[in-house]
Amino acid sequence: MPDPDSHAVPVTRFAPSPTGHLHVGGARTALFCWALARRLGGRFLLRVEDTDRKRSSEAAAGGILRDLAWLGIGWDDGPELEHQGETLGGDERGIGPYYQSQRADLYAKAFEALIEAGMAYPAFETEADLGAMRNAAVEAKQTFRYRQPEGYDLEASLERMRAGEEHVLRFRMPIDPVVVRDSILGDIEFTEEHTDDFVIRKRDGMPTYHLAVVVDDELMGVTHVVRGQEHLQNTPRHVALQHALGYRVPVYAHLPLIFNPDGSKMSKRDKDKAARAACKDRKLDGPPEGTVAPEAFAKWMKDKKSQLESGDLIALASALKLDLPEIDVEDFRRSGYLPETVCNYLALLGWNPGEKTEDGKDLERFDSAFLAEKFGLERVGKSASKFDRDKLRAFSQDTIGAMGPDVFEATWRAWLAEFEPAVLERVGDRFGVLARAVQPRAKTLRHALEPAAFALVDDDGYDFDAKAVKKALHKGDPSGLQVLMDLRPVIEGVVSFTAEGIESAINGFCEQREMGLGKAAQPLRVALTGSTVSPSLGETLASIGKDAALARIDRCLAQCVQGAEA
RNA sequence: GGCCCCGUCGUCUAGAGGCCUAGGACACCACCCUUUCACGGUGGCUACGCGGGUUCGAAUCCCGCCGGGGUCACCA
Repeated sequence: MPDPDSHAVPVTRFAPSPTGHLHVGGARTALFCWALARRLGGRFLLRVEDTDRKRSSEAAAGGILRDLAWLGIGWDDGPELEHQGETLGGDERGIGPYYQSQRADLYAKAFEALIEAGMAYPAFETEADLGAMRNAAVEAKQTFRYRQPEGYDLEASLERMRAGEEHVLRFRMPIDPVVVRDSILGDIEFTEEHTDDFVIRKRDGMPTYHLAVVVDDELMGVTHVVRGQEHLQNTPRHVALQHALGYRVPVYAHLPLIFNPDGSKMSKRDKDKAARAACKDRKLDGPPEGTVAPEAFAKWMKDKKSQLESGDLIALASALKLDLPEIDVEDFRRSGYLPETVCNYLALLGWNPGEKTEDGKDLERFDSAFLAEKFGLERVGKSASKFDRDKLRAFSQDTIGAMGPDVFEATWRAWLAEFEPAVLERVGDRFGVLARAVQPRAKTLRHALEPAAFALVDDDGYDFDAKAVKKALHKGDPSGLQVLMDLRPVIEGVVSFTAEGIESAINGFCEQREMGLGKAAQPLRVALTGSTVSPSLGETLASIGKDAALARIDRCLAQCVQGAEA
């Protein structure tokens, strides 16, 4: 029996079903639950709702746990996970196990109690029967609601059940209206004519979600249920069950939904959709080499609802040089967002601290510690929000820019080691310089690859942009080409080939000739990168090293002289 | 379709009857800074869905309409 005093401690919970990856909506719910527990000085628990044995997997559960840990959302009670030398979860309060599939005996007691009280009864209709009943209702332009048939013989039915006949157990939904008190939405009344006698135990003996949630929340001492608004319709059922079982009713809070920029529901299928559109755009008849099997590809292209394996999809996107929309937490990680950025942005979707910064602006940038201190249900909004990647990227660029250079270097290195290891190998011991050059220009850890691109190609592996050549090398007097020629020995002569050393050598060169730095910088940029855009000259040169710099200048000189003469 | 929820700039939002000729952020545009890019700075653009009430006064309260969304499983 539950400890009657257990509600003295606030307890929130996140209860994912392990049928896939953790997506942003779930992450935001978890973040709010976590923050509420912290703010209230209570506990945050994690429970795995794996009563659907066909769709649940241990791997998915593990992935969700790791994603939460990566975000910095640690749980007090729940499955154990080692994360950065710390153990998350555990069963300090003795309320586990935390997998619903392992809690059958607990649900069995609830079933018995309900049957005993006449609040539950077995039903023997097959799926086909129910389908027919549903169709009949549709034809009669009515909403199908299961109710105990007239003339139902409870004793006989219980007898059949005990004899082992296949059945489901249904809850006899009371006819009184149920009022759901929601901390965000207010009181909402659900009347009897829109509820039904829902299934609480499936044919396979597993409890349904409704029964399991109610039993577990009670037994685990959950005081605050914070979840997405898609669950709102379920709540009257849960409240009715709580009444029937003599349980306490927790505080409910239903969070507004998160949508795509176009207003559609954010779904894992969006990634397939984007990839499919790209394939169509490029008029591909078959999959790019080494990505997906041709048959699988053809099938996937045809069936708009089908999804590719996560790994295949990533391979395909990378072959097409396509950025998939990020939906799952791991997508954001792969795209090079920092967990603190993701949490900060997510927290602002539906909540805000209502505080101003020193210069009178709305306070938007904060860390999870701040959230844990300030979060409350009172300031959660009611309306759905659209996920704005531009704003997320702006947040990301700012957090990256604000990191100490050494921290950024280490963070970027770790990310590259996991997702783009070839880059580290190529850059070698010049990585530190490159990191410094790229940091202020990086929107995400992956995006940092763009401003770094010049250092990641072979010395003859890039083209000289025609416009840039014309503008920076062929114009002026002396021409850029001439300046470049004169600059070559200066660069060759730099002893300490660091950003500072190079910079001062070039500055000296310009001063001596009494010309603007731009006259030297732009020709050099074109020679070294093929374009007029790069980090500061010192950083650019130091990032590739002296040998490469000279080789690139020589190639440029050789290749671009012809144009000048013509 | 029934039921339920929601409705302030393009987007995220501040706003709890007068402080609102509606503030901030992102995006966008212009200018400044500058060896390019990025950063930074300055300025600009753009919103209370519509119609009725209540009130001296409404973005804020009430009603209707319209619009958007959720949900109607032996999935969670």
